Amino acid sequence: MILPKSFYSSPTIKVAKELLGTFLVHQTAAGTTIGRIVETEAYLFRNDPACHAHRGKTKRNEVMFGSAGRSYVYFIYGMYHCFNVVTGKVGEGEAVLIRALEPIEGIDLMSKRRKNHNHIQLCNGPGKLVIAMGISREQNGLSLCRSPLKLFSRDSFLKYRENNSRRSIIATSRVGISTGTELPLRFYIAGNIFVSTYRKH
DNA sequence: GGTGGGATTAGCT
DNA sequence: GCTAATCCCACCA
Repeated sequence: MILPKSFYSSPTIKVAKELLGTFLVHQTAAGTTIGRIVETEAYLFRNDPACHAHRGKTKRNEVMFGSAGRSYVYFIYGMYHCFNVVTGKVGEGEAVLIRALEPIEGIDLMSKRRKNHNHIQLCNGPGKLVIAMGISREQNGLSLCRSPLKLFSRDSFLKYRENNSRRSIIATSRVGISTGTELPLRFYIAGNIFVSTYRKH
């Protein structure tokens, strides 16, 4: 089933954890791609200097201050985009950054969009998954309940259910930020090889 | 195996 | 002017 708007209105940290294992689906003219979310980061309104909303509402971050369940896409480093889900209460400016997906369907299309990249590296980073899924600033502000870009619950695609259905969640510090580095707001599925910083032990 | 730098631009100070 | 919720490749060991 499609995740309802109420799913996103919960406290942001809770949503960041509950998004793990859900399915991101994007239907485009070129075809449909699906990825399972395996890594997220929470960005909070209060006491979080790394959050875009920390210094108040601007043209760029205004959708973060809107209703939960919408897409927040922004441009970064002059060449990439990052995809977020708006969460929490209206007016508080919180969101969850989607950092990695396990490719599920439309692998050929993902590979074509990403150019010469192997299966493991298709969606194992926030900039990478945006390219693989065909997401751009055109999706900024859209409802994830009603647009061609949607999120489905964990049990929506039974044929892809995980072998170990009860994997644990690891919480660590977030990636690529210079402030708020001490906060344990990055979450990923333990042992999943599609996580952005996965290393063989 | 690991590290360092370049690409490229919107938004903020 | 400088930095940024990134990625990739060249180079060294």
